[in-house]
This record gives sequence, C-alpha cells and structure tokens, in this order.
Amino acid sequence: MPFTYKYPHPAVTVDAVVFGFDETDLKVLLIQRAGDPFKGQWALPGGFVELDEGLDEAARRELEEETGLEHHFLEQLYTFGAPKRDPRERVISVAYYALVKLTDHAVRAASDARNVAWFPVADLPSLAFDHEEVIEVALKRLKGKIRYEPIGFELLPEKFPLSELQRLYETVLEQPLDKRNFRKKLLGMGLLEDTEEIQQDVAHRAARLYRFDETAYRKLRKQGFNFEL
Amino acid sequence: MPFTYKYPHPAVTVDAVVFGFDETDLKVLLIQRAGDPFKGQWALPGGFVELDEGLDEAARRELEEETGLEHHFLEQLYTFGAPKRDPRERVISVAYYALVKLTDHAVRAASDARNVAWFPVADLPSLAFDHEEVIEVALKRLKGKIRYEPIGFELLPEKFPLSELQRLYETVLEQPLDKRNFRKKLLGMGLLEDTEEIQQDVAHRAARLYRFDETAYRKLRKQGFNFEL
DNA sequence: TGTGCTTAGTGTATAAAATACACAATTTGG
DNA sequence: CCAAATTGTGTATTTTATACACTAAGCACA
Repeated sequence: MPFTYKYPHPAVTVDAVVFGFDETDLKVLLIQRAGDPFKGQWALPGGFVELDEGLDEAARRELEEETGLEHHFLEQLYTFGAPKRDPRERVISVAYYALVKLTDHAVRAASDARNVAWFPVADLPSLAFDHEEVIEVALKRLKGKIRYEPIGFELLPEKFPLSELQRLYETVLEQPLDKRNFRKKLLGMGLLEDTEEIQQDVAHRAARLYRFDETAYRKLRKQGFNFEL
Repeated sequence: MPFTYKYPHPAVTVDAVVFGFDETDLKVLLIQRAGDPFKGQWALPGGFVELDEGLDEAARRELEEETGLEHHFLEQLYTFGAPKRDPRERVISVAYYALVKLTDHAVRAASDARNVAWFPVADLPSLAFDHEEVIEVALKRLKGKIRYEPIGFELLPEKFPLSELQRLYETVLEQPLDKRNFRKKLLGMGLLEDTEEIQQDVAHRAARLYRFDETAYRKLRKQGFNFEL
C-alpha cells in the first residue's frame, strides 16, 4: 500500500457513453462487468485515471482497451460524484460521450474477454452504479447539441443518403421531420458534398450519396455561420 | 499520513466562477491566495472535496466559506484535469459557475481574511493555475445558455427595468440589441410580471419595474414553450 | 419657471424563414 | 409488365425577425 496522503483522496474514473446508429436505432455500447461490485451486470466502459494522463486521454485509452474503438468524436459530458455511487470507496466519475460510425468501426471484445454489446437506448438492461443517470444526461446533451452543431455526421458512414440523415435526426430528436423541408434546409447550408455516387444493392430507386464537407463547414464558421436544424 | 491506497489517487477540488452584473459590467469574483503555490495571486474560490459530500454540495460550501454567498444559481461547468495543472500533486478540479445578484448579496471577506474582489471580465488580473481557461469556458457557457434559458434574471435584482435586462444581454452577448424588438419579444413571452412600481431616485423619467415570473415560466415549459432570445 | 438633458416607451412596414403539402421518377422483384 | 418501395422536387401561406424615429416623463440647472 505505497500511496499515502495527508488528507483522504477519492478515486477518479472516466466512463463513456458510446452512441452508434444503425439505420433505425440509436444504440449505446455496454460492457458486462467481470468482477464485483455489480458482477455480471452491464455497465458503461471506463476505468481509473492514471496519474500522468489527462482526462480526455484516459477516456480514449479506456475505450480503446475495452472496445477497440479509435478515432471517434469524444467530448466530456459531466462529472458524477455522489458519495455513495460506488459501494467500495468514494469514486468520482468524469463521464464522456462518444459518437462512432457503426459501419466503419467493428467492436472488438475487451482484452480480458468480457462481453461487449450494443443496446438500443429505448431498451436498455438494468445497469451498474449510476450509469442509467449518466446515459440520460448523455442523451439530453446529444439531443440538444445535434441541433446546433453538425455532430450527427459522426454517427453516419462517410457517404450517406439524405434519407438516412433525416432518419437519424428523427430518431435522436424523437419527432418526425418533413422530407422536403429537411432536404431544402440541409442542402441549402452548403455543407454536403455530392459524391456523385448512388446506393448499391437496394430494392428500389437508389439514392444519391452525400459526404459532410468539414472544410466548407470551417470556412462558413469563420464567416459567422451557425449550424442549426 | 493516515490515508493510504493500493493505487495512486488524485486530489479533487471544486472551483467556482461567480458572475455578477453591475449595470455596466459583467464581473467575476476572485480571491487572493494566502499560501503557496501562487501566493498572493488572484484565483477562483474553491477547495478540496470532502469524502462525504457531493460535488454540488462541496461547491456551495466552499463558496459560503470563502465569500459568504448563499442561495444562488450554481451549475457544474467542466472538469479540468491536466496532469500538471497544480505543481504540488495531481489535482482534478470540478469547475462550477454561479450567478449572483450583486445588489442583494454583499460579499463578505473570507473567513481567513483573504482578499475578495470583483473584477470585470474584460479586465482580469493574471490568475493562478489554469483559472484563466476555466473562466473562458464559463463565459462561453454563459453566453450560450443565456440565449435559450432564462438564467439572465439570476444576475439582476428581483425588480428591474427592461433597459437593465437589455443591457445585461448586450453585455454578455457582446452585441447591441434593438430596444423595440427586445421589449416586444420579452414582454410577448409572458414571463415578466409588471410590479406596478417604478424606479426611484433617477435623474430622468423613471422606468417600470418588472419581475421574472418563475411560476409562469414553469407552466409554459410544460406546454412546450422554449425560452429563446 | 422653463429649457435642456436623459432615458422610457411605443407601432408599422418589409424581409426572411418556417411550414404545409402531393405527385412523378426510378429501380427491383415477382 | 405490374406492384412495391423509396427518391426527388416546388410553391403558396404563415410566422417570425428586422429595421427604424418620435413623443413622454422627470430632473437639474439657469
């Protein structure tokens, strides 16, 4: 027991709410706990912060170790620190949320072979710790932020039809949107690049594929443009 | 040194960016540090989290101890945890921001007689730790949030003339607003109760005083109303 | 007491943005 | 070649945002 302090110190963890979207559902990535407490229960991926790493860094490292996910949108969400949220000792959890492209990133099993799985946010199992609350806060943040920052694209493949973008918005915002108005607005922003490609292997008229134009977005931002849906 | 752990634990503090508004300026409350590190420099009020108290609770307690401020708007802002932000040991700081009514709450000196003072955000001294960054993040949050939640009223006295509300918005948003349109919009929301009182002791036509109607706001929220300026 | 200074308070016309809405075009599968 | 599924398109209407200038009230000071 080599780590001693004059005053008591809490433990600090990072936990991540990882969102994915699969054409119909918004999903969250969960990990089945290998040990106590809450052994066998589903929980958010996460772990202890090392003393020499930043918080963002810790969140990325844990995600990589536990799920193999890399290079995704990651943002700090909120810090949860109720005294009894962990039965072992005082643990303060800095929560993050991440957006990943389900199509590009296959989820690898955790290094220690724990179960990893995607669950629809509308149908979650019961969770360890206060992770249900964490997910609620993350959902609220996503719902708010997707309307005034172009983060929705982080959940879609690089090339996508407009209808899929619309479905994503309808799912996250939990409200139907008018097709013509949606297309008018999005295309009018000048953020979507027409890839000149169309869908393959669909049993109906194939849709044009678009790509989010990051460069155009940055240019417009500088000129005072604000994304808003 | 009675507190020992199997793994290293960082220290955890709460720090608060306290905003006030005094008819012309947005101000931040700072405390002059009594001890090392950064002795004599200005810093945000804050301190260590006790093991048996929640984070919000800790933030309120520290504010009360150091400035005598109570019963104000307080919200978690962001958690800062760069490994070297404190030269002594690894310290993770959960930052809060608070909005107080300058007129109602006189600031008391800290219990240990350290200097406490308000500084205009446009003219801050150099600060200890990464507190400049913390204030920047707080300002950005305030600027964003004041537009879609009615938190501006937390910075004004209970009864205020419309012109003062407008000045507040102009100061925080850093842009001029049209008087007639501003009044039309705000009064149109139905959130302002006319107190039937007017300003006293002013050297010009006295303005009507309004009060933010919390009850009306909650009622409207339930009906799907969204505050937006 | 009246003139000037300062701030309060008010309405309308115009432009821009949001909304509501329906059908023809394309491709596949039977 | 017909049915089923989904893409893609325009206009009229309503709502909201913007631009803009003068009179009213109260005090200070000559």
